[in-house]
Amino acid sequence: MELHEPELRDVPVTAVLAALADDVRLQIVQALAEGGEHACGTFEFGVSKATRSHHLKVLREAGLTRTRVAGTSRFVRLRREELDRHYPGLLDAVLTGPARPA
Amino acid sequence: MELHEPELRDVPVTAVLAALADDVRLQIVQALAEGGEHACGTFEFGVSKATRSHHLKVLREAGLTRTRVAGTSRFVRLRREELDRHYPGLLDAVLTGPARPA
DNA sequence: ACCTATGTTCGACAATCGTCAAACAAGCTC
DNA sequence: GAGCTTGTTTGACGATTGTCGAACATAGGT
Repeated sequence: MELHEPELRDVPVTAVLAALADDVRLQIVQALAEGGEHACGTFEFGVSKATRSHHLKVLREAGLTRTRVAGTSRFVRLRREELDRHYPGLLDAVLTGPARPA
Repeated sequence: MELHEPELRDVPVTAVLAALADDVRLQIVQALAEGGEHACGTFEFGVSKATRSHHLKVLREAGLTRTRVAGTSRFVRLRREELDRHYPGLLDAVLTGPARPA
C-alpha cells in the first residue's frame, strides 16, 4: 500500500506552499487543525470523492498529513508538531489568516 | 500604467501561497528580503527577461511586492510590514526555512 | 533624430492541475 | 459468497501555468 509519507526535510518548501495554495485543500487543513483524526469521508466540500482523494494525496505527499489505515476507512491527521518545527509560524499564519475571502 | 497593486485584504490567502509556491519567485522574494529596492534587471536566475517580468507581475498582483517606476527602470521591494501584519510568521517561516533542497 | 537600455506584452507551446465518472480494491456484514 | 461501504486509481477533459522569442513601449544618451 506504501502510503508514501515523506520526511519534511525531503519536501521542498515550494511543494508545501503549493499544497496549501488550493481552496479545497486549505479547507481540509483548516478542518484538520481542529485536532484529532478525521475519516476521509467526513470532508464534505463540493467535490467528488475522486477529487477529495486526490487532494488528500497531495497533502500527504507534501508532508502535511499522516494517514492511518483502519479497515476500509482511513484516518487523516495534521502533522502539526513537525510542521511547526520546520516552518514555525507557517500554519498559524495560514490558518488564522484574515477572514476567508469568498 | 496602472501598476495594479492590490490591498492585502483583497487577496485570497491561496493567491499569496500560490505566488510563493514557485522556485524562481521564491528566490526573488529571498533576494528582496535582504531589504531595500532591487531593480528588475538585477535578478539573475536562469530565465528570460519575459519570464522574469511575468514572475514579478505575479508577485505584485498577489500583494507581495511594491513597484516604483523610475525612468526606464522599475524598482521592486517587498511589502514586508504589511505581510507580517496580515500573515504573522509567514514570510519568516518561508524565508528561514530548512536548507533549500535542490 | 538615431540608437541603446530596460521592461512589458503578445502569441505559442508543453506541462501540470483540478475535476469528474467509471472501474477497481479491500474490508465488513448478513 | 453476495452485497454494501469506504476509498483509490484510471483515463479523460478543460483550464491554468511556466517558458520562450519576437514585437512593442518608453526613457536616456550621443
